[in-house]
Amino acid sequence: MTSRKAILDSALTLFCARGYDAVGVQEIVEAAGVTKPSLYHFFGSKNGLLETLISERFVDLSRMLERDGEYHGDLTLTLQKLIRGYFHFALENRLYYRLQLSLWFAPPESEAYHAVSAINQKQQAILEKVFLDAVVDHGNMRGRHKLYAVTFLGMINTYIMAALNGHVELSDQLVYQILHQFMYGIFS
Amino acid sequence: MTSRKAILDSALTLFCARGYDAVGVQEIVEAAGVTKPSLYHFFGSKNGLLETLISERFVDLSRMLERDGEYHGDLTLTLQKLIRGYFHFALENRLYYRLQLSLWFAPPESEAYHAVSAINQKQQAILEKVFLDAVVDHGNMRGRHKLYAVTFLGMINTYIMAALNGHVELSDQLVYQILHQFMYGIFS
DNA sequence: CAGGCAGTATACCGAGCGGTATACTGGTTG
DNA sequence: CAACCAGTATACCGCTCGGTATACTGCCTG
Repeated sequence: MTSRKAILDSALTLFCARGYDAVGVQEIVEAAGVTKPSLYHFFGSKNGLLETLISERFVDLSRMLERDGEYHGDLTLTLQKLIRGYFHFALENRLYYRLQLSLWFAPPESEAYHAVSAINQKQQAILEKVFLDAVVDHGNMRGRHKLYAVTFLGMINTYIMAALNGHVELSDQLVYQILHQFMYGIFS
Repeated sequence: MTSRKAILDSALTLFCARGYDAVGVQEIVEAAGVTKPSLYHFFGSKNGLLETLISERFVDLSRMLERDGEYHGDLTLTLQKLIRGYFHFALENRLYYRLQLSLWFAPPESEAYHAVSAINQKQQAILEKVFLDAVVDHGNMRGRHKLYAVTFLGMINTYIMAALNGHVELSDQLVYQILHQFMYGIFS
């Protein structure tokens, strides 16, 4: 394993367990079996490390969103694919998704916030586009695409966190439950 | 205003904006117009300050939960009261609720987590009891009270965060929407 | 073989951290 | 008035923080 990857892995584990601010650079490099200059060689700063960590892992999620988030006239189908995509990604990247969730509502002036705001905005933008595109077939949704995007992601994240904490399993049945629950919220 | 309250207010504002770990004790006391020994006189430690801050404001929310969370055979009514109670509390304590949300999924070994885990467990326990009590009238809910409690709170928090960010208004209409959306998720 | 460069280690830096020892104040109680 | 105590200020502590200057290694390229 390269030093670079060892640093990223250690950082993910430690940030996930104790939070970005509470973990020191020294601790990260020790866990990775390297020394500080290596970290600064690859990432420039502690914050650069966090940003790299977040954005590098996000590309897979982003790819899924681009692929499953295309609207072709069947909103139910698109949302179903998205829920399934999120579930799959969260299970394949448990630690990373935990970190992302712990930073979901990060304080707006924290360093950590700057690292996640970019990916949050990208998720939000893709989801908004889905609901915006769907307006042509569902006129009653007009003007609420932002709210829909926020609450759709909120609902998914709620269930994913419940799953990561062992309260529920991310099954196919749960996909449909969330889907219908959300759709009911829209059309009621 | 007493020094004690000035410290609590400054800490709330600063923790909310930049996070617990990123804010120094010196900064808090300067913003409050006092000096460090006063802070340590009242709260013992930085962590004690956070715990006091969290638990002292939580009593109002807790009182609401005890009052509105009693189940008397009408689950819809109880949940409706709870949603309304949460909305009201969040609007009356915007900064505090923001802080609580930023710590919602705090890393499990962080100091901040220890400060919020107690109140999270209390909320969870009260909500679980509601769904557990309701089982006698809704047999199909049996065995899922933990999941219901987690997702009910998750849904409420999602909408509250959307409201705090200006995406939606916490109106009566939204209370009913969440209520029906959640109930639909249960009975579908 | 010479030059350069990516990567790494040792040792160090100033700054800020959480926390405290000490002494002073002013009001309350005997 | 004496004793006390909650509250506050000054000045300080050891430690860890994020970050770096310097020098060394070994590989790739000329």
